[in-house]
Amino acid sequence: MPQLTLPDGSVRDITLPTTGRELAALLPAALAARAIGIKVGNEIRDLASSVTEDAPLRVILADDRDPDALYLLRHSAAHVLAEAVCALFPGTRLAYGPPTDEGFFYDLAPPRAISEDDFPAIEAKMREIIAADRPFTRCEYEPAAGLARTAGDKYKTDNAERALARGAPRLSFYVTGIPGEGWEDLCAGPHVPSTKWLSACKLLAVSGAYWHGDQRSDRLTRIYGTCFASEAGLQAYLRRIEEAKQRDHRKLGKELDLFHIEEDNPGQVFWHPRGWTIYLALMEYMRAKQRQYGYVEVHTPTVMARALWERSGHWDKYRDNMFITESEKRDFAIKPMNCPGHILIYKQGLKSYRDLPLRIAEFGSCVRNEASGALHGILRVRGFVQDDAHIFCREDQVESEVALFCRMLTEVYADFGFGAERIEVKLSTRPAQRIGSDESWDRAEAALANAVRAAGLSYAISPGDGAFYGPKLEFTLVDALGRGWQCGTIQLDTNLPSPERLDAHYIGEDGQRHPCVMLHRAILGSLERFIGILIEHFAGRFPLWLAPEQLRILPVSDDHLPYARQVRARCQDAGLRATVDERADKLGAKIREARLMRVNYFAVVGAQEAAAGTVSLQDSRGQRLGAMPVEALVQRLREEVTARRLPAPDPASAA
RNA sequence: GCUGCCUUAGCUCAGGGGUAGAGCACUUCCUUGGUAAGGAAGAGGUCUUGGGUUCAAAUCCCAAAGGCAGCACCA
Repeated sequence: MPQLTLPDGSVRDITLPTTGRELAALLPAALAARAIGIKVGNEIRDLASSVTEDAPLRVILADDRDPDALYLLRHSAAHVLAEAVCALFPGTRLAYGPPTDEGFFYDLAPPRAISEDDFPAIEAKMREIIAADRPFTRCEYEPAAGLARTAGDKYKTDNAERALARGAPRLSFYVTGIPGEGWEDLCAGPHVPSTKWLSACKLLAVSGAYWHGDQRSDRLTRIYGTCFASEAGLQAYLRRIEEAKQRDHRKLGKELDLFHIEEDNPGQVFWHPRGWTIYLALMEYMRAKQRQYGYVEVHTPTVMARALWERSGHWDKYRDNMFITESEKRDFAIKPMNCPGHILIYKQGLKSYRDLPLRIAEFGSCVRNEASGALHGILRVRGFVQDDAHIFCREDQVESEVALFCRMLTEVYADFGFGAERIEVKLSTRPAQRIGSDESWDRAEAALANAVRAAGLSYAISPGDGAFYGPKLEFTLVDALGRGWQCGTIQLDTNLPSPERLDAHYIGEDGQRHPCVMLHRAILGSLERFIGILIEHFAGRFPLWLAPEQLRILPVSDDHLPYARQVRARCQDAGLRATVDERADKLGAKIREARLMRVNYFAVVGAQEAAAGTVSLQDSRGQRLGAMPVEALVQRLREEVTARRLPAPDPASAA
């Protein structure tokens, strides 16, 4: 006998058959009025559908916190969008309109180009449809009859054929309004009961997309929008988008004078003094961490001969992404990865099992010929530096090495404020095309899974996503706005060290040669990208230990310049990055400038301070910290640097 | 790379077939000040680039480059 779980957690036995509406009627009236669908097992269905199977049941209420509710709302909103576009642009053909994580889109082929200027008209039409409170009605047809309804429309016919190929017994259409009269679209559903639920709805963007994602296929117009159960939910979402815009690392990078990218040299970063200060602090931090975890650091050539890339397999598989050059009729390539170089270092001298594991690290400067459309600020560039390392070990050392790596990684992430709750781990397992025995894949996958668990992290499995030569772990950070950024990775590789490839081996206890297992790993990923993420995560307000300008001393007038310089000298001697604002501006202007530049602390010095040997301290948010002797200031800041203290969470952050 | 949109002063942007505009920043001068912008004057532009239409193009058309969004890519 199936059971219905009520919103308060209580459970009721249900007699079959029943319908969604009957289930909703079992809820308190106030909740029943918000019912928009049901969940049968893992399947979301229309409120009007009937239930005949024994499965856990739940009524879906219009609620911004319920992903199933948002799914229903957004899927339905996509339909209303499509109807509005069809009404305003007769002749529009529809391809595909699914919900997404944050909203929905509809791919369609309008008779003329649609731009954001058309949004007000489309939204007005949508509001009209929504205000009309028209029911979504499901109509099912036998395959032949259903296909007849899509005849002449190649997109819908294709969708219908695909649905049948996936085993759908019948084709379903949804009518908004009265069947036979209302607007109709081929759709598997499910939908909300009526258009009235879709009032918190907004169009966001328009762009191009290809049919089936194929560049050679038809080009379609994709209109993006989102929908929430409540106006409050929609407004909160729009505020979050606005906040993300304010934190955009490209905007802050310019405003805070951290870096720039030359128009004539796309995809490579010119780091300015302030940005480079962050870069160096980050690199020195990682260098110390690596030393602590038993890594040795190396440096390999930027340009290497074609023969080496042929042996590593890159010339074959990765050439399109490599910058290639020549000298005296020989081909060379700028390195896109560091692994071959590290193997060459490993192979200098015969290695014993006693030498393993050997952890070789490099701040590896890589250049990849990324497609122009992929470039994005400093998050996706052509030239970047990886905190790369390769661990050479025996197979029986894999698990402990991965565990050690996970420990190091969680320690590093925590230092930037990403605790376990802000780390998502994905384990990519064996693909269909692979080398190696099933037993060795079993061992490798289990080793990675055990190591992640040992680090106190949970993980999701991504079946079949591993490389052909080994499984991998990918670590995604969730930032202050709840967005995910993939940074760390560790990948098991038995291919590159094999005798057929670069032949990295060791002499075992048995006196025989054995191929190494190699672990490719990175924690930050690329320094460029990681700094971009930090800029957005901290909204430009870096922790003191990373900040380009930790303290700015603001003399009240020129008379106090000598004292200000004296304070600066003391702070610099103590290793702090301190400056003096020497401009002939009034104090208010100096404070404004210091705050706009997110200088962590600024110290006002005037006659009182000079006489007392103190400063009046304030932080970048304008918090007054009072007068304190210069030595107390130095101590306070040094302590904060040493502890790598994080800034207080930004009140504007959503997540 | 593909599609669409965008490109005007160092920055943020307005304008628009017929002497190129604002705010901020910059330079100089005045002001020496106490917690988010003191005042005045000045300088600053091949309106991304190349073609075309026109008596006349920064403006309209075509192309290229770069940027933005999305797609594809990210072993």
